[in-house]
Amino acid sequence: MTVVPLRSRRSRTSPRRRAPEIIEAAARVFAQQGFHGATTQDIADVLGIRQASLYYYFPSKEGALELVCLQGVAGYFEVAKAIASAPGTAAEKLSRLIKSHLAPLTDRSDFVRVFLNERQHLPSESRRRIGKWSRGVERVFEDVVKEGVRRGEFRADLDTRLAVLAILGMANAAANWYRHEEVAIERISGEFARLVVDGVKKRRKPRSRGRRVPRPGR
Amino acid sequence: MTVVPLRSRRSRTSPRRRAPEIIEAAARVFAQQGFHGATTQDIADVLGIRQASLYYYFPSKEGALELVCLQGVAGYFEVAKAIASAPGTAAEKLSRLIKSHLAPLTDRSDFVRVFLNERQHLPSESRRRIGKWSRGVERVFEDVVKEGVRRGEFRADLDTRLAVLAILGMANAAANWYRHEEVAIERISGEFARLVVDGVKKRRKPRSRGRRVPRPGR
DNA sequence: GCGTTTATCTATAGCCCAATAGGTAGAATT
DNA sequence: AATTCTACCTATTGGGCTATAGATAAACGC
Repeated sequence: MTVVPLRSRRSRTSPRRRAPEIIEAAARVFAQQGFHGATTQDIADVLGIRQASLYYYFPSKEGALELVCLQGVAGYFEVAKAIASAPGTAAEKLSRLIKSHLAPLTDRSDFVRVFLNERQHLPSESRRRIGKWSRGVERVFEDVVKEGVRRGEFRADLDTRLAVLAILGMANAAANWYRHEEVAIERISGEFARLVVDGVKKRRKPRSRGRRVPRPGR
Repeated sequence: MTVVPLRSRRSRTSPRRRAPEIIEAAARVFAQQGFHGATTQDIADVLGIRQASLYYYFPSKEGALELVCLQGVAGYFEVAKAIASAPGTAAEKLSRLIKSHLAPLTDRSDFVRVFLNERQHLPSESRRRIGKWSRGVERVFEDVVKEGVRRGEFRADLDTRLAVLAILGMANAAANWYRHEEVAIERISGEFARLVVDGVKKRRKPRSRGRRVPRPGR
């Protein structure tokens, strides 16, 4: 009796095939000009289509921003958690966290920059959702740092909260000056990780250069 | 013969007495909503005056942005240079640079945030001028770091450019999460300076705790 | 007291911009 | 071949925003 919609049965080629391309254009424009500084016309110009045609792909300018932001961080939280719960010293884990934090810059720097700089302009609901995500990431970092302190690997007088904010600030800033022509991301993240762990100061007599595993316990 | 304007002679009370207040309101609104996200109406609302009245104090919205940005960094470059050329170890200078970099957050955080986040939206001429200023500050930092390497105080394998970008990224990020209720700026900058110099890792047997002066020369 | 300056106001011009409505050519499906 | 769907298009509405023009009241200086 009731007419079953045959929609799901037909059209094996999904609609909106260019959607990724459209979102990427939005990411580029938002990254360059900021959300409010960019117009939908600007995005359309990049793609060579009319401004109104964009609304076939996203419901609103804010909706486009949300799509871009989500793609900017997709999958990262899982990776971070995996690193934190894998074996290794706290210093090793922290290095890996920093590296995986910077890795998306190689192929998605526009998305990352938009997430970092423009997420504040999301409508309040999705902003809160994404704020929760951010705090989750901070939490993973802080747990690793605390672990390092607990195991006597890191300084006992470390303010773990401030240390995490410093590390994330340092790493996130890279999104704003990194241009993929110059230095490789691996180089940057390696240097950053080293800096966080060892600082700039020369150690006195690094006796055994190879082993880094600390004495366990306090 | 020619009529000398008596303007300069009269009115010892200079005009535009509220200008500082107006610029501060602009700074607050720009900091919160971003330059393009803010309207001149928003600024007027903060002050309780009409939107058009603002144009008695600044020539355009972009002009207001420029005034805010300039106040965000006024005097800082001179302080930085003075620190760099004063006596002391590189580590001490670097610590002082970081502290003086964060100091303006106590009483001018809105101005600093606008400078950091919105200066890209300045008209191209003043943007270039201010970009030059920024590079000057980076230069001061890098010179100190290089000095530390040269004197054998810092690691020889340090990438000084990346180190400076890391330090500034870390410090500048603080502008975006610091709210003056919570922690004192001195606390934050102290912790940051320590982190940059020593890293998170525990040193092995810090023998003489008091003296920090390194052996001079390589 | 009288001209002048200061600090606002009202009103509006003139853009620009997001978003909607409705149309259409061509490809895909049946 | 007929129908449906995809991926655009044109045209337009309606609102918001910066900036200007001109008026005015109060304060100031002589």
